[in-house]
Amino acid sequence: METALAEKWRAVLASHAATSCAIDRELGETFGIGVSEFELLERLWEFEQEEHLSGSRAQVLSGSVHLSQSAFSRLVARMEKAGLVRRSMCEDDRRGIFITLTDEGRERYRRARPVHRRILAETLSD
Amino acid sequence: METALAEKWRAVLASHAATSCAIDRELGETFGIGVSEFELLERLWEFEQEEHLSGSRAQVLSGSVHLSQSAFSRLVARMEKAGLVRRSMCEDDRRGIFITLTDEGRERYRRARPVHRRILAETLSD
DNA sequence: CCGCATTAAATGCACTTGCATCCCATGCAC
DNA sequence: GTGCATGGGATGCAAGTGCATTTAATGCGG
Repeated sequence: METALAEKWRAVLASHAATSCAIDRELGETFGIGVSEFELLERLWEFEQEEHLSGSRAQVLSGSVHLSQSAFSRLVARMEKAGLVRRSMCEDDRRGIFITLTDEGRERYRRARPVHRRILAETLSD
Repeated sequence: METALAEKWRAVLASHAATSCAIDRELGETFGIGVSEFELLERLWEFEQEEHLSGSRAQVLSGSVHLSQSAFSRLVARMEKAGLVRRSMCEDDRRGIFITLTDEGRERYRRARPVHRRILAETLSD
């Protein structure tokens, strides 16, 4: 049925619009971060927990935030300027960079997370 | 369960990114329209079928494409310049405008629709 | 009729995004 | 080593977006 897929797509559009808008608004004014920033903080935090790495390759993270390479590069630059992450060269391949959470970034994530989850509960359940 | 909602949100983010990216790319290079343009064409076409109106109030449509009021205003302006829709003043309230499909807009929708549905089938099923 | 809050849409502005390109490091062929 | 294709990120630029503001029409109380 072609209608079923179209319905599904509209539902995705609606959820995405409502939720990302709410996240941008609330996390924006309370913590100064948006959807992409929060997603990156979360990935970094998860990698930190799971793998105890000293950092994560930019390329790997890039795929997990659904952003173009250039947008991702700027996102990291913004967040570094905001003191949330740190960029460091990776020694084995000096073209690549490692990205690590700063204490401030970890703390910001810790505080933003419950708000984020509350918004999900409010806008994603229906 | 808080994890379930987070998972759902990630799924929405992923579907949205993959699908809207594919639509923008293909409909963009073949028909010169993006996700928002297609959605507006579709709404206008549907209203045309259902209600035989001479047009639709901007405000009503605005809600159905998940765009801010300003973005919507510019979307309509772009599409009017591209010859896909026409803006006309509405007589009973001269602040509002009616938006109607042009023949070209109807034709563009007719041709873009199967491509759009094919993309949905490819990226939204998994 | 007059002022004034309200509403519809347009516009100035800052910011984010994607595409194309550029820069630098790598590594493979010779 | 030299040359050259490849790959990782950064950057110039044009386009789209949201917020705040503006412009214009409405309508209500006096």
